[in-house]
Amino acid sequence: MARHLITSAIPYINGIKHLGNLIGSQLPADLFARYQRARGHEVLFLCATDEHGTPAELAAAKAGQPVAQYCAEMHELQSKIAAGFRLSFDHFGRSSSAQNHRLTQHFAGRLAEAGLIREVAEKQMYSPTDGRYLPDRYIEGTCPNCGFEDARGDQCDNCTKQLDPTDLINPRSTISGATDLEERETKHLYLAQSQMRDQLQAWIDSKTDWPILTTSIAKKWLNDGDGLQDRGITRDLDWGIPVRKGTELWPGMEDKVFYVWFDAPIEYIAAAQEWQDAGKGSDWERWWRTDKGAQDVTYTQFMGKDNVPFHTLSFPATILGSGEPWKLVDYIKSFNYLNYDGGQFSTSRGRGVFMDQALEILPADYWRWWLLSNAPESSDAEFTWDLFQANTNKDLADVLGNFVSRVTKFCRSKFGETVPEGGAWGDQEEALIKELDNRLRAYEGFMESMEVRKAAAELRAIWVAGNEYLQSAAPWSTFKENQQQSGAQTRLALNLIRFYAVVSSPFIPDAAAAMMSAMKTQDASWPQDVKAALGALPAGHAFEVPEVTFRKITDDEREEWKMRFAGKRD
RNA sequence: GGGCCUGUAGCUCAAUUGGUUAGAGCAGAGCGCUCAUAACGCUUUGGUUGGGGGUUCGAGUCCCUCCGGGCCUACCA
Repeated sequence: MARHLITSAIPYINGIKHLGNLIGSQLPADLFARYQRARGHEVLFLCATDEHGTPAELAAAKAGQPVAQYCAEMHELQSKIAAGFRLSFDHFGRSSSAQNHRLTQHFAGRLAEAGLIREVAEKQMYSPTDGRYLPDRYIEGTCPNCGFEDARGDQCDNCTKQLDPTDLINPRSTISGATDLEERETKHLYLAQSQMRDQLQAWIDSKTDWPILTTSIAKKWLNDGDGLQDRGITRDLDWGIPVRKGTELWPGMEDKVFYVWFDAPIEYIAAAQEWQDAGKGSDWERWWRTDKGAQDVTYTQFMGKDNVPFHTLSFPATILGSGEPWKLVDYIKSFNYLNYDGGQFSTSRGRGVFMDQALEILPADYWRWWLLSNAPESSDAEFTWDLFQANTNKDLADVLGNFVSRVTKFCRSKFGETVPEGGAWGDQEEALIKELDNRLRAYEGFMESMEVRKAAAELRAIWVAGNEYLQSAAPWSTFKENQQQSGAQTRLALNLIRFYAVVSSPFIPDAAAAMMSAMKTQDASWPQDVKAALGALPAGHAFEVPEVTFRKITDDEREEWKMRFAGKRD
């Protein structure tokens, strides 16, 4: 039995995520976790909310709440929505946890001892009115290059010139509009990633089987310009993990906190501690310390392409730099973006479908199936309502749902609600078994290598094979002259429903559970031997005709949703 | 500006790393079936692989160039 540690990029606390965020990391991670569990492997699947930083503080202020309370409430909300999508996290943690505080401070201490932290004095814009230092993007002013009046502190949106906030003419705070900004000198800690460049380069170069999206982004950062740059890991904020050198105060850094890019990935480790402390498991180090049992763990990370630099460089630098035997990631599966109907999903403009809204209009399985079978693996992908309706109606309602329906209803009308007896398998049945065996092995291969779209296509072909079999065997015809044979065919078809439930469960867990329940079986064992698996429900076994497994999406609904999600949320 | 990814049938995607006649699903057309959610099955139409040039016995695949789409470029995560 193999052991799989699986993490999904941790979503930012600031609001409800859209479908693009979901398919970018959490959903494919869940698919992989469910598959590995179904194969009987030991899995620890972790995720969390990323709670620190300026956006969280501002969102809390806007909501009129203390930031800690805001984060606690948003965490609960995100947790609830994740459960609605059946994301099977073993633990959904928080980067603000006490465990992460200790661990982040511990790593900083170790890195300092290793000589990988240096102090840098730099100038930052401070807003007395807001009572805070302002990140570049929260400062606007007139572009010195083109005269555009709403240029941001990091870049002018009009002429695209890279800017420094101090370049702006008449700079102002985008939070309060205050113009009394002043430049202050402040000291920050930098992680000396540049010292680890060769080590990181060698590590990345050894990962020849990673998605090209992952390695190309990493290599660009390693080799661009002067090579890998050191990164600031502290900020002048209130909300965050206080800077400490291990458990000791850090002279000169008393009022500062670590920056989210430093503490967020460490939460992957802390989440395992939280998992144990919550009473869900034990011996968390067995998953994370190669000196304490994690040497045989396979660690896989899932993320959108925007997160690749931190997972390929910054976090590995943190782990390697600590000099301690922490588990390094074995495989990074990254995704492109999902667009919405010709443009991008937009949180600020309410364009596109958000996770809470999606669950209001349809069950999770519809979204899971469509998103996964159209995952943006090789390039950005696009969500349109026409495609969504056409694909889900065809795949889920017609091919799979109707199969369940036609088989169970036929059996009920001819043999009653028990698996019929008699008859024997012939050539058609052998051919079906052979095809299913071939396709199942291909499906397993795609799932192992996380080729999500190909896995979905293979699964669909497995469903189609059932319909082809029914058409050629035609138990409704054989019933007229040979009821024994019709019984054998129907018995096989009923067993296909259980078979489909088992192999489909990573994609559509609720429908799979409903199919298992209808077949009144608990036997969810993975079909090692297809022939044996299709005999799991013996003659005489009772079942019931289920409710419609997947109803169709109507044209009226499609048009209504098109309008509703075009922009301006609520 | 620099870099990366991408362009294949009306739509969404494949193509074993240069090897026969470029394949699937959807949509369209025809036929069949009648167990089923007007569902299912079979057959079938459809491509100058964005344009042009080159290397090669052979190019969707490699090189050059032009055109289109997207992303990154380090303080939004």
